[in-house]
Order: sequence, then structure tokens, then C-alpha cells
Amino acid sequence: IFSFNLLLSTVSRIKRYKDVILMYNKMVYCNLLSDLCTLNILLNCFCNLKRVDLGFSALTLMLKRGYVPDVVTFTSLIKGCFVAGRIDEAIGLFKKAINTGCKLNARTWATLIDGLCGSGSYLVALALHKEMRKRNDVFDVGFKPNIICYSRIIDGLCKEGLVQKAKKLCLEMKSNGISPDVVVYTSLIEGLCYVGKWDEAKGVFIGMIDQGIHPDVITFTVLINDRCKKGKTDEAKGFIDLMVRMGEIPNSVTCNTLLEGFCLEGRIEDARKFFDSMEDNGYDRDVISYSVLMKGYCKHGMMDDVIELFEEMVSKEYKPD
RNA sequence: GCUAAAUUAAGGAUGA
Repeated sequence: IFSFNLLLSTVSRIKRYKDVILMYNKMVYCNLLSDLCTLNILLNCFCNLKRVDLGFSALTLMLKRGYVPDVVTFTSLIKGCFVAGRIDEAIGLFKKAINTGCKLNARTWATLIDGLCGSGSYLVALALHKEMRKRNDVFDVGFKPNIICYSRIIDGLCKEGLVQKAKKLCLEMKSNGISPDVVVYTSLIEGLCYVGKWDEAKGVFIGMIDQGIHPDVITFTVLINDRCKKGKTDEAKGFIDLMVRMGEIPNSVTCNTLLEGFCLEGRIEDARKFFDSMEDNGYDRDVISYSVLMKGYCKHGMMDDVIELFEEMVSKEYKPD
């Protein structure tokens, strides 16, 4: 059976889930007795085929055969529930796993956070996180969120405008010995910008540099985006200069953001100047660069320029989207 | 001891 499991897992890993099921059926036909591992592979295939219902059937079979579902079983089923949009059931399974004494690992937790954040249930994720922390203080249930898990929740909270909660979670993370990285800092900066706390955002930016965390192109783009949306495009331009001095090269997203800023301020000439300078500086352009500038021209009724720009875009083999 | 939850995994930015 080990050999068969190895075969099935290999086929499963290359995503040929249906073939796994066919092979499994042949095994049954040949009276080969499967074990828990085989059933886990099978169950996972059902879940990945968006058939959690069949996944649960596999679970039933497992129980009927006297096997005790393990971490792998639960993790697969949780993922399957999310794939099928059955969020409440995913949470229910997670709790059931803990209550039945099944020791969950970092991966199970990551799967749950991934599913919750992926469906926008950030507050649910936070509540579960808190609950798990409490539980783990009483009895070790294997709850050890890594920086990715923290980061997803922190970012989600920031996007909901709940920076205070995000900051608190970040402090908790630190107290657990995990230092915030560039992604976490960037999320917090974006969250602060989102609620209009620019000074505090700038403070975090300076703070991260003090901590030796180098802001990257995304960090700068977040700052630039905020300044642009607040009508402070010159200040935004200043950040482009700063990032270059700090060794970060603006990418197309960074440039598009500033381009949009100029357009929003009605400074179409400056937008064009910057657009041209992008080429000179070797900064990347993409379809969005053209779209943004064309939108600017449209708003000013400069239709000839729009057409000219569009033709230039097509001639440079940028595909209109 | 070998096989299972894609650990070559999973988190942050721009226009429409």
C-alpha cells in the first residue's frame, strides 16, 4: 500500500486529481486495502476539485473503517470548505479539530487565515486569533502563527480602516519575538494613510528605517499614492527622488501613481513631461501608463492627443486591455 | 523507518 500511496501522491501533486480518483477506484476493484494516508490523498483530491461534499464522504468512509482523522484530514477539509465558499463550516471544522484533541500545526492555521482573509473576513480572523492565543496559554494546542499569518490579518485590518487594531496586533507579534518586516510596515503605513493619519504614517516610515528595515518600491508607492490622492503631487515627486537616492528604482506602478496624481491635479503638461521622462530614465511603462495619460487628455477634451497616444501605444506593442 | 495537506507554498502598491 505504501507504493500505491506514493504513486497516488505523485499523481495528486501534478494536479491530476481525477486520475487519482480513477486509480483509487481501480485499487478498490482489485481489493487492495487502503489506509488513512490513501484516504487523505483521496479526500484532498475531492476538495481540490471543489467537491467538499465528496470530501466529507471520504471522511465518513474513514470513520467507518475505524480511522481517526488527523491534521492532514482536517487541513484538507478546511481548505475544501473555503474553496466551496463554506466559511462557517471551515471554522467549525477547525474548532472541532481542536476539541477532539487533534494537534494542529502552523500550516493548518495558515490555511484558515488564508481562507478567512481571502474572503474578506478579517475581523473573524482576528477574533479567532485572539481566541487561539487564550486557548494556547491554557494548553498548548500548537498555535504558532508566523509572520505571514500576522501580516495577512494586519493588512486586512488596515484595509478596513482598523489601524488601531492592526497596530495592537503588530505589538503582540513583536512580543512573540517576530519583528515586523517591510511588508508589515508597508501595510501599516497604508492603513494610516487610509484613515488620513499622514504624520503618523511618515513616523512609521522613519521608524522602519531606524529599525534597519529598508523601504522597498512598494513602500514608496504607497506613500506616493497617498500624496497624489491628497492633491500633493509635488510632495509625491519628492518621494520618487528620495527613493532613487535610497537605491530603489521606481517601477511602472510607482510611475503610474504619480502620473495619475498629476492628472488629478489637472497638471496635464507635467503628466506628459513625467511620462516622457520615464522613457529617458529607463523606467518601465505599461498599458496603465497609457490609460492614465489618455484619461487625463480625455478630461481636458484633448482628443487628438488621445488618439495619437493610443496609436503610439499600439505601435509599441502594448496591448490595449 | 517509507507515503498524505502543491514548503519551488502563503502576506503589501497604480488606471478602467
